[in-house]
Order: sequence, then C-alpha cells, then structure tokens
Amino acid sequence: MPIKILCVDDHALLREGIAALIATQSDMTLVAEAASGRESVEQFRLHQPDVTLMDLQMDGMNGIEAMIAIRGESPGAKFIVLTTYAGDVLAQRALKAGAYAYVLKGMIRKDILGTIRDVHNGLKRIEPHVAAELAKHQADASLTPREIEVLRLVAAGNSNKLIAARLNINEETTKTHMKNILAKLEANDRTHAVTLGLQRGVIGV
Amino acid sequence: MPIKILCVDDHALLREGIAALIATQSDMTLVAEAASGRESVEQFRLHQPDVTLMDLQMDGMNGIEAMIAIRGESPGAKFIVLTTYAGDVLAQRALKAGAYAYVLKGMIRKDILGTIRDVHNGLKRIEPHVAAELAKHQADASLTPREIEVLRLVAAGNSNKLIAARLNINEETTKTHMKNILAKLEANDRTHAVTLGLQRGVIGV
DNA sequence: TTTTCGCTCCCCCATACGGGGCAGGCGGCG
DNA sequence: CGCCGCCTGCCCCGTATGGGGGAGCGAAAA
Repeated sequence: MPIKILCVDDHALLREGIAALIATQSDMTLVAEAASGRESVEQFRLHQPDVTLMDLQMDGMNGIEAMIAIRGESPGAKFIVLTTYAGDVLAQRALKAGAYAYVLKGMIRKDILGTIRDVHNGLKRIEPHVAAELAKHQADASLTPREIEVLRLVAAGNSNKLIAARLNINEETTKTHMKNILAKLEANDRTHAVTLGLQRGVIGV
Repeated sequence: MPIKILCVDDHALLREGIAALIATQSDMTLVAEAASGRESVEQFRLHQPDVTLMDLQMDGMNGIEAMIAIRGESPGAKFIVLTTYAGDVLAQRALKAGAYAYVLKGMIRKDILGTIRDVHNGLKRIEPHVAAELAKHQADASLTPREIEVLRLVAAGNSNKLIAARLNINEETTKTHMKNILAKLEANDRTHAVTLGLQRGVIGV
C-alpha cells in the first residue's frame, strides 16, 4: 500500500513540484493538497494521510497551529515541515508541535523522497543545517511572553512610553523588559533586537 | 519551434513544479535551470532562452542584479519575475530592470502558462494585485542609494556614530540621512524605519 | 545656463534610550 | 517549605536620538 501524502503550502507552484515528484514514485501517492492551515485540517480529516508535508509560512492559520489542531484529532499524525528558512525558533516550535522532520525548500528531490519514507517508518530526520542552527541559539531564544509582546510593539515603531501605555504598565517596567530583551538576544539596540527577532522567528513579519 | 524557457529559483522544489508544468505543454520546453543569479547568467549565455522565469529573493546575486547583468549582454531578454510577495519597491525595480511580467508564486498553472505565452509574444502582464501595490506607495519608495546603505546598517544594529565611521562620513551627515529616511518612510523611529523597509523590500532580510 | 537633487557638514536642544543596580509580589516546582 | 523565574516598579546618569533650522558643492536634468 502506497504512502498516503497530504501537501500543504500556499504556493501552488511548489505543490505542483511536490505532486510531480511524488507521481514518479510507485510507493507514494498524493491524496490531497491544501493551500492554508484551515484547509489542511479539513483535508487531513477527509483523507487521513500517512505523512503530511506542511509549510510554516502561511496566511491565517499557520503551519504550527495547523499541526497542533490536527494532532489534537489525530495524535499519530506525522509531519514533515517544509520551509524556506532555517529559523531557529520556528524550527523548535515546529518540532515541539510534533514535526518528524524539518526540511528546507532548497533541498533536492532524493532528499525529500528519502525523508518521506523515513518519516513514514517512524524515524525522525533533522537537517544538519537546522540542527546546527538549533544548537547555536538555544539559550537566547527564551524570551518570555511579555518580552515578545514588547518586542512586537518595538518593531511597530512604538516608544517605551507608548508601549507602557498600550500594556498598562509603567514605562520603567517597559525599560526593564527592553534591557532583558537586549541582553538575551545580545542586541546592540532595539532596532538590532527587532531584526534578530525577525531572523530567528521570535516575532513575525 | 517551442518556447525556450530558463527557470531561476533557489528552491529546487519550485523549479520541479515549473518543470513538471512545462513538460505538459507541447509549445514550451525548459532548456535550463539555475539556483542563483550568478548561475542564471551563465545558463542564459549558454542556452539563449526566449523567456526567463526569475525569482527575486536569492542569496548572493539577486534576481534584479541578474536581470541587469543578462540584459547587458542580451538586451532582448524577456523576464517574468516570480516572487512570493507583492513587495512594492522590488516590483518597481524589477519592472525597471526589464521584467515583462510580475507573478506571485501562489498563482495557478493556467495563469502562469498564459503569461509565458503572452510574454513570448512581446506582451507585458502585470498582476492587478501588484499594480495596486505599486500605485499605493509611489512617493515614499524613493530612498537614495546612500540612504538605503544607511538603513541597512541601522538594521544591523549600528549607531549613527558607527555608521558614520563605516561610511567614512561625519556623524552629523548620518543624522541627516536618518532624518530623511524617517520622513520618506513616515516612520516613528529608526526601528520602525527598518521594519517598513523590510516590508517594502527596500532592504533585504 | 539655471535649477534641481543627492551628499555632505554644522548648530541648538528636548527627550528617548540603555546600562547599572535594587526590590517586592506571585506562582510553580523541587 | 524555600528557591527561582516572571512581571512589576524605582533610582541615577551618560549618551544617542530625532526635530528644527541653515549651507556648500558637484552632477545631472531641464
């Protein structure tokens, strides 16, 4: 029985690439596609695929939320996360959300097909690339929820005073959060903190 | 004689999608692929394709630079820009660099095939989506080369003083550039300027 | 040629920022 | 129970930031 695969990505072209690739393999079959997190939940329910290829960057419900939703219904679901960047925090969150593998879109065909088979057999596969990134920034990634909230407001161009007002806290408290953020990310200033946060997936674009 | 096509994208999977798509069409043939701007210049020289599908976001030489380099050698080259976002500034620069069309990766197969044929016939095709974005931010996008350079250094977490040192100019000059940047982008502060610059494709990630 | 534009530099000055240190309250966890 | 992490608040203080002007100079466009 061939491996039933669901492919989730908002790029139609990329889905066609996957489809073409899988069509050449006799031991796999693409049972459905989805262009969004929400769609993926429905399609999973309908087709119960063995392996789900899941993009992380999508509008609306993103890949991680979709994975969590699907695993809520089907705890045995196996995911391969498909993404452009090796963003550390996203990778960590994805793995935590139940991803069996984390592959970059630049990977070539045989890697991906091999990964699909491995995952179907219950193996986990992490790109050395990604693993290295994960190891590199382990300590720093631990921004607290409040700090992330502050960083997001900083990115939007708010001053400490405005952030304090928005969060109903004292400006001094905001400054304390900022100090901690700068220290944790090893950033030179608030601007640097934002770019690092973006690169590492701490905050979204 | 089929339309000779070159596909340039750093995502192998997406290239396979294009390849699969084109393989189904009798009036087109994919003569080469490239995963970087530099490669694309070589491949173009070798194969002299009729139409080149060019991604904008690539490491090293980006799509726009590659297009300029190729048109330097082959002024008649026809490009279809292939991208994820409808980032205004990038779109403008791409069109200026000689793009005949600007299509989003989420587009479906028949649109892309139709666009390839149109471009091959010398027509230009701009997504309404993209055209709208272009019209929206026309005035603001005009950061000068120097200002872009400054903004990039700001994004990296440099202070005005350090930027001045790096660019061998006076700190006061850097401050003048900053003032102009903030005014043009209508940003609250340097951090906001960076996020806006990223969103609009003025500076890269 | 005149004008415009980009790059350069300078002044003043109010305020925001960031580093340092300190501390109370609160919830979870060993 | 006691410790620790998170959120909260506060002080001092040096420096960076950004807003407001003005101005020269060379190149490119009108």
